[in-house]
Amino acid sequence: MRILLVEDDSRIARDLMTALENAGYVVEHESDGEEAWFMGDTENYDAAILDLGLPSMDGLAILKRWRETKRAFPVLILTARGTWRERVEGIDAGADDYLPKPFQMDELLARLRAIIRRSTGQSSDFVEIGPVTLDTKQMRITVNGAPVNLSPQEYRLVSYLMHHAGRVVTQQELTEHIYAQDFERDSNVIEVLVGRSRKKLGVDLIETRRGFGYIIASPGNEA
Amino acid sequence: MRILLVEDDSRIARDLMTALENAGYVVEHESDGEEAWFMGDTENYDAAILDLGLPSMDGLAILKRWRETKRAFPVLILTARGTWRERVEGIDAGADDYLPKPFQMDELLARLRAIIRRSTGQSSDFVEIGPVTLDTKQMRITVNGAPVNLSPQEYRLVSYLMHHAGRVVTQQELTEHIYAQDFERDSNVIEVLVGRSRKKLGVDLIETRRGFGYIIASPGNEA
DNA sequence: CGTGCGTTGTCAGCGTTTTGTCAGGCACAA
DNA sequence: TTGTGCCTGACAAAACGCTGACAACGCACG
Repeated sequence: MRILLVEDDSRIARDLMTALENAGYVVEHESDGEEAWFMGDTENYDAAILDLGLPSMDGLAILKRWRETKRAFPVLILTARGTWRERVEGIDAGADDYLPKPFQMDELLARLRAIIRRSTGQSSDFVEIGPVTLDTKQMRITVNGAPVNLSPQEYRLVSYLMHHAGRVVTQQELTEHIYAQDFERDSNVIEVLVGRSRKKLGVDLIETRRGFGYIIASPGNEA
Repeated sequence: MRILLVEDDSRIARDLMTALENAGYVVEHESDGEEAWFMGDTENYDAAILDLGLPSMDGLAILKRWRETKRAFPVLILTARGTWRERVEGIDAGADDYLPKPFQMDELLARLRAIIRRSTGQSSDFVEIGPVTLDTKQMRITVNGAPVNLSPQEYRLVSYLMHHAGRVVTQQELTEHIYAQDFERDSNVIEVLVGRSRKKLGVDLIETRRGFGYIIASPGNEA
């Protein structure tokens, strides 16, 4: 899970990053508002933690602009000024939850889990691509109806690619989503994983885009 | 099965907890409304029993906020003021059933069973999977008609898995539903429990998905 | 008031699977 | 041809889940 943390107080930010990383998230930190907006607008996160009262751009403004451009990841708002007014404004601007400072780290983690669950909870149970079916309930992949015995990492990899079929996915992106803490960059785990998955699947599903990453053709777009 | 009990009258709460625990449920009790909402929002329960007329936050408000945030566990409303109006309001707010005080404990247990049954998609008090039958009323499991002598914890485990047949259930999820909130995470109790249950059942019912959890194949999905 | 039995969680040991690394080789593009 | 990126097989370490033994505990029964 990849989280965008927008917080200008460097002490709080450091503590939060530590706690979040310990909890298994991949965290990216931004202290500048304009920069934060750009990151949220262009990158893919599973959630954002947003401090109100930033320099250069107001937190609420960032949130509004994200929502205007249809960025849908859940946002948890954080602020020292825990007034009723702000709470309403935050929710109106499209926040998913609200946490006044000071807060307990456990509560933050719990609320973060809650908003992520809500946002991903209603995904469909199956993804079908050609003869390959991903059953998220059974956590199983079948080819022509026959179950394939993938290891956890292989399953995560194929699952991620299938969920993002029709789009090139970089090795870096895969690494970020498959591994919790940041992982040694110069390693060929992904290549190995792809190889093993391909062999087990026995079908041409994962295509290599030399120099860019991997792609699974989406059902409509043969590519 | 893990139940959230929201009740401020400590005498009633105590009696209820005793009865519920005797009936095999894991019960967590909250008397404060705000706190109760938070627990229901962040933890996973199989059902909640909710007293209306609490201090600090109205029971109906709690329920509404749960439903707004997509929390779907069944809720049984409990109130002394058994008016027609309140009943309607409760149902509108997303309650699954309604029980006026004073009530018979047996009736409460029956209604609780009913709403849990409905929520897990079962239509009777029995869950049958192959030769194994779960009788939720008698709290018994039979294999080919012969009763199996499971301990309380083993029963909870198998029962939970059977209620969620066809889905992979993680060890963490099992822990959360079989034990109350505060339980050491780093332990292999679940593995031990699974082992003991398997031995007593003597049938291949519980399948291990290494790295993910356990699954019982649902009647339709042969796997 | 003991006593014995069933239950429960912990633990250490074991076999198996998984996983990351590495080196060598291949393929593709310049 | 050359360089870069990707693939592959082998290997060792780590992770994972299963099991039997054991001690603590509660509880019913004598």
